[in-house]
Amino acid sequence: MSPKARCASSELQDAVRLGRFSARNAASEAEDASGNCGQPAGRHHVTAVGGGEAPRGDQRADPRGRRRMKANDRERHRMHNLNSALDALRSILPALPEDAKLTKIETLRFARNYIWALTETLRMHDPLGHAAADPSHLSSPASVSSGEWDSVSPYGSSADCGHTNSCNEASWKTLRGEDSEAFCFRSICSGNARNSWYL
DNA sequence: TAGGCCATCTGGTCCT
DNA sequence: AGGACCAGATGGCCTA
Repeated sequence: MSPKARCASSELQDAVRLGRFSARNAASEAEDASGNCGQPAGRHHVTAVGGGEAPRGDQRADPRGRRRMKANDRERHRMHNLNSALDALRSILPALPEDAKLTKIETLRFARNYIWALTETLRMHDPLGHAAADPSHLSSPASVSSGEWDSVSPYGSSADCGHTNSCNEASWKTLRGEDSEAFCFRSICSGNARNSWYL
């Protein structure tokens, strides 16, 4: 069996065609399962080259072509490592619906918000009232200079969740990012079961 | 069909 | 010199 056939199994290809199981999941899992499959194959091993025109460095004979191929291989491996790290990050983020996979940007935003929420949780539960962590080096959303952050702040404002005991169903807030459609998590002050392992 | 997301290739730059 | 990192380009797949 050719490497190509091994990498893009018919099962996975079928799965790709079945709605929810997206191509990106199938593709990444296929590669996860089989390493990088060796070949300078294009995405999903459908085409020879992922990026459009014929690979200019792919003149296997000449030294330049060989260098280019080696560089491509390293770059592929580097990106796979990066994706593995993102997967590891996804795996420790809470309460994703099993069939949902955060995109890369969503994962990063979610992680940032989640860290912030945990920091807030620690701060709120500090019986002595001083910050569990030095606020000078822990960025609350408000202290992040990026304008982008304002749009993705997990709580509309810190007072929203705050310490007002007003948290209820309405205090579900998005940690996912700038949109609120898909994933919300229970506010840290609402005290449900999930909440327990935030602490 | 358009837009989003992704993997890959590629050349440039920086570092060791 | 060679490797790591980066950003742009490209095309495939999926969803609305």
